[in-house]
Amino acid sequence: MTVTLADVAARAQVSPATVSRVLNGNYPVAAATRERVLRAVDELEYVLNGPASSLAAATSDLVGILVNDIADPFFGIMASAVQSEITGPGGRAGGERMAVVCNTGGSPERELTYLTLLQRQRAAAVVVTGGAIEDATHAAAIGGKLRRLGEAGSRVVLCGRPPAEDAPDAVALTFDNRGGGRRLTDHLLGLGHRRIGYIAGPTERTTTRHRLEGHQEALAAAGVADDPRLTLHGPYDRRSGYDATLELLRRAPELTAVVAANDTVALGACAALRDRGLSIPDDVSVAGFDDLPFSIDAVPALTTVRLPLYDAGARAGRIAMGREEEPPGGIATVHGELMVRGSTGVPRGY
Amino acid sequence: MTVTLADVAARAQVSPATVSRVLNGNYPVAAATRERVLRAVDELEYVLNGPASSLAAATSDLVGILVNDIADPFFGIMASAVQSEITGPGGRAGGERMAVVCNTGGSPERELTYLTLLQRQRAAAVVVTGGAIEDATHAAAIGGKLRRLGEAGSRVVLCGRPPAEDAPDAVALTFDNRGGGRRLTDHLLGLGHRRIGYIAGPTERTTTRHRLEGHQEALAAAGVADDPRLTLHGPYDRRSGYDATLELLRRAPELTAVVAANDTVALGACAALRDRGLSIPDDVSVAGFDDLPFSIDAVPALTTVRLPLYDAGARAGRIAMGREEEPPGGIATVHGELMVRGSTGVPRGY
DNA sequence: CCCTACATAGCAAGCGCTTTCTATTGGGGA
DNA sequence: TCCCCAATAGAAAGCGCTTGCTATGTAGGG
Repeated sequence: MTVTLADVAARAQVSPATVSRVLNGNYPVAAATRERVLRAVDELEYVLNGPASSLAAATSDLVGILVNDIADPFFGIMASAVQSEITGPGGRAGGERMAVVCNTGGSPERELTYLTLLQRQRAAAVVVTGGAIEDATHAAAIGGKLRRLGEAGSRVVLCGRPPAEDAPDAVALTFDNRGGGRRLTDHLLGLGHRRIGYIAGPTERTTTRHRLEGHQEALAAAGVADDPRLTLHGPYDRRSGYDATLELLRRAPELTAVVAANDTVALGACAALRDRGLSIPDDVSVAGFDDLPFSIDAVPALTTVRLPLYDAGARAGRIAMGREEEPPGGIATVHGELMVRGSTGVPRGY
Repeated sequence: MTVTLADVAARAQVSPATVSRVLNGNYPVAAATRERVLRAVDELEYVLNGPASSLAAATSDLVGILVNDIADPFFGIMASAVQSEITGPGGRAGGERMAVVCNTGGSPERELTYLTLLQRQRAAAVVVTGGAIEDATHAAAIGGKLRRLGEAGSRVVLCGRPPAEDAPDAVALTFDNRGGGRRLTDHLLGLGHRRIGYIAGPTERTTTRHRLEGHQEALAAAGVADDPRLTLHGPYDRRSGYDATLELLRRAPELTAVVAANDTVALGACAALRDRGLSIPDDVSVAGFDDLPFSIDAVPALTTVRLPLYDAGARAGRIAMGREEEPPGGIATVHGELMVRGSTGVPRGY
């Protein structure tokens, strides 16, 4: 039936042990013998049985990357960066680690399921990207799972998520969402805007809350009253930005700026404004967050906060592989950079 | 040390066999016994050993999804669709299959490596998305690998890639890139354009070639000479579109339209035209391909060919799971739809 | 009241690999 | 020349789980 190590051994006239050692390359094997084994492997088209290998060696090559939405470049970029650091020379049996991306859809249940699956597979490492749900029960469940993963020997790295209370040994690369939000709104205030709409992300998410808090912080610091009717919540998608903008316009026709939870939402906002015949930024300024690749191609180009997604992901990947030292205390903050572009300007008549 | 099945069995006062059967739920176990086992599992925080389980059962829950670039929504959308069909009830040991996304970066070597890794893991299915390299050696190597995967019991589905010669049993959902390219250029020709620049994707890729052939087909059908100086190749990214457009403008300042290999490239083209002070579509029309989400937000909105990426991915996923019948002959063609929007118009002075 | 049949549970043989420990070499140094 | 050591190969004991087959008990049917 399927070719096993034993078949290769028989063909090469050596013991299974020797074949294993040739394949894993961590034990001296005479050149001639190795040669013979390799030839047999080739001739028989032998492929190692992963499960058997992992079972016997009690380790695995798997590295899991959890993302909220794989179709969103925000996560795609980070995942791609993590993966680029994971894959490559090093690792057992063939010299390749396998980075696998798991799409949770933002659901804590799915997140938990995938973490369990990775635990089952005795994953070498797990990188969890993106904001977390703030619900206490879920947070505890996920934190506990992360802790157990760590205890079982998997390296756990959070990328773009605050540290998990229940998993103290997980490394966390946190995005400074609050600071970014603060700077963005400061910029708008500096231009003279006073009536600013805010389209937040879904409630109960750390990312949403922190960005919003930064916004509110800026308003407070400038002594501008925070009208709660100017803040709307919705998913991180274009439609949410579109609908929310129309609603904001209805609630406060006098507003001069709209800040969106992220660039995708901001694009929706721009579309709504255009459809209403309003000019950006002359009538209304718009700002986003993340600086995804397409943001610079919006017309006018989007003012936003650039998050070094690729770099952060790459760093998370290196830490997960033990190739970079953990930050002190296991926590590092990644800062965003305000990118002022054409979509924000001085309010009309200012 | 780590908790094993035997520990659970001891605690629940049953045999390991019974525990296994409770966990897999495919053998009658008395309700009271099941209860007791489940309690023990909980109390001991037992987690199944995946490798051991896969080894003993000679199957695995893993489904691999290969993508060229995970940071590109083109692939992200397909991957997300595949995954949504894969995950869910059904499957062994816990009722969840694990869909993992592997990022090949478009490199045939990495593609091969991942396929081998999936073969090692005895993956239940493999979905390969996106165009293939046309190099004969690589194509044969990958085709052979796919064939062997199929022979080893993995279901193989290609999504957005032409059938592999060497893997006749792989199901292929092919995109009608040629037809789409044809319709797109037909549209431009219909508007009156005669000097049309074409920014193609990387050479040696099926997607690139087919889209380009469609373009040339349209030109030929309309009796328009195909000036080779008006076709440029480059990667599927924004920068390529930007640079190529500047080059096209240099080579043929009189051109009235630019067709890009995909939407991302088209966005780059738009940026270059804007930077040159040219108006879209009055001075130059621009068209893309794929209809990625951001295309509608370009200003003016991008004329493009919509590919039903999500639907195709979902279908591939269902076929991979054996939940949908294979298309006759194992091959189905997925057609694109021409989306005429603001970025194309009648050439100036026509 | 005995026998058959069904419903449960256990036994034990692997699944294919890794790795510890042991055996066999072939040389150099004494 | 002999002994000891380094270098290399093999034997065999698992790794933790699944599953075919067997054993036990119980409930009817005759």
